Amino acid sequence: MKVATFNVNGIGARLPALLAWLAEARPDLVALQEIKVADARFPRAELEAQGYHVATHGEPGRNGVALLSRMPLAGVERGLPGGSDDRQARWIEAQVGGLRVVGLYAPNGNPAPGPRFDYKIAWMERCLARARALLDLEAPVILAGDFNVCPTDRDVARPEAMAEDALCRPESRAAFRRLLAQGWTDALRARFPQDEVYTFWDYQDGAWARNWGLRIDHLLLSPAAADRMTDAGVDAAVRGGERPSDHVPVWVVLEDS
DNA sequence: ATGGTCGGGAACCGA
Repeated sequence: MKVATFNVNGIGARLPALLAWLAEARPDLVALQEIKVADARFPRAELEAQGYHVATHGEPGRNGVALLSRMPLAGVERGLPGGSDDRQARWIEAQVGGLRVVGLYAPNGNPAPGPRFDYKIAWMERCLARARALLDLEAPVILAGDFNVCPTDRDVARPEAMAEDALCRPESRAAFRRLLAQGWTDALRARFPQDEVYTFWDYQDGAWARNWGLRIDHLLLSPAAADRMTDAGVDAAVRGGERPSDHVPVWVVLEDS
């Protein structure tokens, strides 16, 4: 099965581009981030018409995540545990056959330092706790989303310009490294150990034309899921399309168990 | 050059 993550940066503006990509890429399961609408405004019918089951966890105007799946979505859970007063819609989980999938949108954290950065780091701690519990299932699990972390300088076109950015700060990278140290496989980096691979190019400063990119959208596989990985990639051409998101889809293929 | 680009949703915040 083909599993993808795509930060659409507003489902309202992105529906045509999303539908075109779905028709071309034919993913079986997709985690969407930054849908930026309440559940009632999500274009559920248009996606169901393309053969997808839909589960949303929306928020008016910002954030918001969703899952699309050709197979039924069971056991849907909304919200990252451990934040009783956290109303930001950044986490959704579901069971798809034998696979547990998490769709996540980690906080950006800028400006750093400051309260937004503190929230980012605290959120990553909660993410680490939930990820540990999911790994302990010893089952196929995939964490799919916009982690808002560039893991290393190899994942940044202009590391010197980004050194103080929340996406590249040592604290952010340390949290991501601890996640990997739990036993998750970074699917895209495993497939392309040395290459320059980006998943985001800012709308400003002609970043796409200059290839000033970042790798911040990740697919993390539990050991049982990593054993089934046969391919992974980035659909970078989507960034050059009509009315593009500033992110592009990232995907992995898992062979059937 | 104290700018520049987007989306959501109706002024400005977040990215």
